[in-house]
Amino acid sequence: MPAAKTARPSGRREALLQAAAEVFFEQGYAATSIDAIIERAGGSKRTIYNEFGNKEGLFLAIVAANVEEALSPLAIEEIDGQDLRKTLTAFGQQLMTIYMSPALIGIYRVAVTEANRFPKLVKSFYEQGPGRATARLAEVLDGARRRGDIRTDDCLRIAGHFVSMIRDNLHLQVVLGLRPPPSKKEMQAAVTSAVELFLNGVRSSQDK
Amino acid sequence: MPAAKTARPSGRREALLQAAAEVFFEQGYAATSIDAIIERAGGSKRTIYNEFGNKEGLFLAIVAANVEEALSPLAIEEIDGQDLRKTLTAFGQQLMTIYMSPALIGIYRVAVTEANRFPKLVKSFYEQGPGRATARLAEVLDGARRRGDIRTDDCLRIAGHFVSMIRDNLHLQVVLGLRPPPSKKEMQAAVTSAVELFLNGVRSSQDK
DNA sequence: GTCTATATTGCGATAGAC
DNA sequence: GTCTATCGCAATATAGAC
Repeated sequence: MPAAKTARPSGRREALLQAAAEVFFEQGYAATSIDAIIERAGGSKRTIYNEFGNKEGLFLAIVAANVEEALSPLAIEEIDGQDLRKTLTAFGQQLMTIYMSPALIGIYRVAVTEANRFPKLVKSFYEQGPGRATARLAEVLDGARRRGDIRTDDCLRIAGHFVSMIRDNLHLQVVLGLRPPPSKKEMQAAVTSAVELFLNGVRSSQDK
Repeated sequence: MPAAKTARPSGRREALLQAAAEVFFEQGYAATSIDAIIERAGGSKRTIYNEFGNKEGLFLAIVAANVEEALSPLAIEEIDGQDLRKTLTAFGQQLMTIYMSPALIGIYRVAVTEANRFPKLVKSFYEQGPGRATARLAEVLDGARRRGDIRTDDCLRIAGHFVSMIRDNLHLQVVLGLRPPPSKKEMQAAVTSAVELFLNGVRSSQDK
């Protein structure tokens, strides 16, 4: 078996997952019909029921795939507290990129929409995503605090402030379909601004 | 014919709006059935069609009512830039309270869910809510900047940072049904922390 | 193709205001 | 009594899961 499973949706399953994700993310679970998915993917409804059992099975499959796709770039283990500005900038850029990715936007939308129908799914999304990112950043900040680089009495709380600044109104606007995802330049500008505000806000010393 | 529309003996319309809001906010538009609303409100389906025309009319009515209810406390005209910490704290507390209110949480959820189905509704919600709040705060900050209280080259951007910090992971968790709305104490603590971080982050002078 | 769910309507009955 | 809003229920029609 070749190691690279890439570019081309060689199988029917991948094509179905792709089409299903588009429709589910756009319309929500209840409003999505199997027919609509077949219209995009082509083929026969039978295939869906053979592959995924039923509508819910298909939905869970596309959610799992997209959570994985959206969150895998979250390489928060590698974060290192050497230079705090660089660390925060890199981390912020990474977070921002994830927040604006189509997969994350889609996941976010169905998570909000289906919070009551699939509570476990939503919990796991939050914990693997925003929750984990915030907790990890809090660890990094605690290291900086112990080193005397910053002053704070609640690292988890200010980590939440940072993550929230990165999410920004930008994320809300994209989720609401009011604007397209920002360019790299726009994202960099937003991250830089948030990092500077944050650093000045929590830094012990005065040197800019 | 009576001059006024006194014909509201049992407050039927309000009861229907109330029940409809609960179900729509919990299940989303597509998954909500008229029957489910009637189960909560009692009475006859016919009344709904007489009052609101159809399902969409009912939905638009409950959205309008709840946007009004959720956003009316947004008294951003009164914001005054005398003491920036006090101003930000009061504004932040107000924003936080709104963000956590059941009406706003419900509106937020359907806005995300139905962004494609009702784009105008979503646009108007954003502009009247987060957009307006951010823009108004930017004005206040610009006043502070001209007075020399803060230093920044983009008031609108940092206003966005502040509003986002207030929204916080708390809002996300409540929207996702992962936790109940925070207590007044919790909200105050979050607001205070955000205000301090923000003030230190943008203040020109050094005095704490 | 089968079968269930559900939006929408038709219509007669009822209760309270005048 | 009339008028009007609401109710209760049956019927229709269509969509959509399977």
